[in-house]
Amino acid sequence: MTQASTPTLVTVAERAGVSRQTVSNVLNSPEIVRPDTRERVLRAIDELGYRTNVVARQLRTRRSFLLGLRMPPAADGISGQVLDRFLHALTEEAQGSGLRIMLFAAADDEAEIREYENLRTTTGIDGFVLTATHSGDTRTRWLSDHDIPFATFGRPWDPEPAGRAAEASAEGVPPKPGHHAWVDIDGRAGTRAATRHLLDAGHRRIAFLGWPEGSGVGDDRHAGWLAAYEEAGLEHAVVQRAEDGVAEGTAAANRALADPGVTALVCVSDSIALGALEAVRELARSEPDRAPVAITGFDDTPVAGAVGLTSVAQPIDQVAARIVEQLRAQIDGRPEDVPDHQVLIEPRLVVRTTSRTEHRR
Amino acid sequence: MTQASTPTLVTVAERAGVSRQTVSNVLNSPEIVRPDTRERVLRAIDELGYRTNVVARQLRTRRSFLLGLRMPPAADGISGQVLDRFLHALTEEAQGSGLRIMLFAAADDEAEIREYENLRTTTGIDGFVLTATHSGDTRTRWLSDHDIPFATFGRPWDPEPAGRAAEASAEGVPPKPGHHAWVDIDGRAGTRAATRHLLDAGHRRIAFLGWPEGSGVGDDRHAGWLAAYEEAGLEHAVVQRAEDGVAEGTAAANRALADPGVTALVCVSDSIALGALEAVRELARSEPDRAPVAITGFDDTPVAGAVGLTSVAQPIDQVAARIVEQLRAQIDGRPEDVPDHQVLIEPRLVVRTTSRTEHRR
DNA sequence: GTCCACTCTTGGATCGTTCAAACCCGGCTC
DNA sequence: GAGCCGGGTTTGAACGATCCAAGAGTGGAC
Repeated sequence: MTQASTPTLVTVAERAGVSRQTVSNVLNSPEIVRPDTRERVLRAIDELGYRTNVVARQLRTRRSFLLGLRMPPAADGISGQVLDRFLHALTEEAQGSGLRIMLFAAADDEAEIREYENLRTTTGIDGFVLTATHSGDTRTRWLSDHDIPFATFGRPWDPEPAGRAAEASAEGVPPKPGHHAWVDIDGRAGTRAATRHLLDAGHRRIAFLGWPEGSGVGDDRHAGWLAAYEEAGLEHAVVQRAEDGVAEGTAAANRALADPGVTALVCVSDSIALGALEAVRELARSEPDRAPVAITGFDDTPVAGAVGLTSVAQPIDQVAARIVEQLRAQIDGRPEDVPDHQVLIEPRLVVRTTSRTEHRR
Repeated sequence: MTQASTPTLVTVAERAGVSRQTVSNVLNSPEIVRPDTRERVLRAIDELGYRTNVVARQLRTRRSFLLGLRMPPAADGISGQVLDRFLHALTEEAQGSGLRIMLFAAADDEAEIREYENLRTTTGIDGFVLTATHSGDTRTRWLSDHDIPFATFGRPWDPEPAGRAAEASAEGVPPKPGHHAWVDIDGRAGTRAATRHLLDAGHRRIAFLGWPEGSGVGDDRHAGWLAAYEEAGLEHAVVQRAEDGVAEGTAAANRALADPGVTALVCVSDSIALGALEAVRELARSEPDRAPVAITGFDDTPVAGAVGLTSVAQPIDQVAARIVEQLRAQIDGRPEDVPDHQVLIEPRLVVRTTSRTEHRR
């Protein structure tokens, strides 16, 4: 009668002539097992094709090595392409660190918080990855308060949780670090590089096409444009705002280009930039005499590469790697081993044809 | 002393003055418990905030209600946007049926199969969702052979696994249904509707801009264009092929439009269509006399809506719903309850401005 | 009043792993 | 040689649920 069922610790133990615990030790703390015994056990494991049952382990240790991630609403924050790449990178990085990603859905932040609780108590999920942080985000606070490991893609956009520390110490609770673990891309540095690139090419009136004020990400990117102007010691020019979208981008660009002095457009996203590209082409047709208009986008989506759009590339792989690193450390209970809890990653300007319109000085 | 730890069945049982099994029955087969007892137990559950520990349950029952999904390589098969929406819909549908999605990464099909085995024996995953099926796909065969529940988004593109049934019956193995569970979108019907729509508008020479031959999805969409022509009793016109991409689309469109009789372009994807749109605008500029050229795309990505591109919308939600339905049935061991193991869903033509160029008859 | 049938409840065993403490045994000290 | 030490290994219990078979309770029929 062959061993039909999958082998367990006991099966392996019998085969190697030791006890279950010794087998367990070989797997979890091999250094405390005498080398020859270890060898014998390893051979038995190999012969039987034993694989540890993580469910049983989880029941005992209360560690799942599972990370929860809410599928963010498609239209929200990070755009489709970016999310896709992030999910990819995150899955790979997590897997490399012995973690797994579990998805869940939630209608809003409140539902998401309920789901945290739910997943935590029923499935024993170890931690969460949050995306699309925004100002007034209640999720981070809740997770901190419940001592649940988490890290966010996106920095906290609130001014400062000032009342927090005071309140905690007043109650005698050990003062937690007011800031949670997060990784973000330095949008400011991105648009600053893009703007500087255009200034270097001789452009002087560079318009910024942004999202409506109030979104942290958008305001941050706007700030980079401002900063480049300040550093150059110049007066900054036009700002036009619109919701994200190609058509919206065209409209915003047209408004900006109504100012005849504008020779370049720094856009808050590739969608806006694509729309702007359209407007610029139309303009070149209707006003052939006007100086060529340069454009930069943001996100470096595949479509940007296709149409030759200069754009700011987000190193998503790095973001995912750092997030996993931070979560892994929190789960292992050694958060002090990770030097930075807050990481700003500098994006990279990818220069293509749409910004190559050299401009007379 | 307050009850600090999370409540278990025993905690609830004590509170309700019954045994653990009764509590379990209330949860799993409430109909066999006397109403007043049930009421009392439910109250206790509620008061204590008891939540069943799925890990413990899983250890006993060997059911995880977990579905594995490989994060498909970004460039592959279904394009980014579609994948994104699919993941979304799948997560929601699964959650609605008491299932969860767990992601994993794999470099190629072989690695994916290894991961099936791995996830199955260690994590006890119940089934898998496969995307990007292709001809010569070894994954489905492996899963069938190992009796692991799965369903694919995408039909099997192989001619016919003819040798399969014969081989199986020769070995005395009970003949499995040769076909596995799959759900796909009827691309043929989609391009057929698009082409018919253009024929109805008076267009006669409608070019098809497709992918290189050999991809199941691409050939299927090509077939729809052919079918519409045949049904109309007309000679079909030009075909141009290119890899997916905006720039590639522009190039292909230019080649097609070299034929002066062509007045419309049916494109295999929105990317190609966007490129074609570019080519058509350029043409309108350089040859103002030429009749306006109509365009249709495929996938109905957000960008299509933005630029007014007529496109074929894939009802991804339905795909996800059917896949979950099939997997749920397989996991519950009642596959016969699902009427169709193979589902082709008809897409919907979304008419926008790019195909509204009425054409003289 | 006794017995039976039926319904609901109960305690024990089990899934596969890890924790905690006990055990064994050779080497060393006094 | 008794006692102690300590590395290496074993044993018993626990994690929290479900399965199984047997126990208790109720009501009706004779």
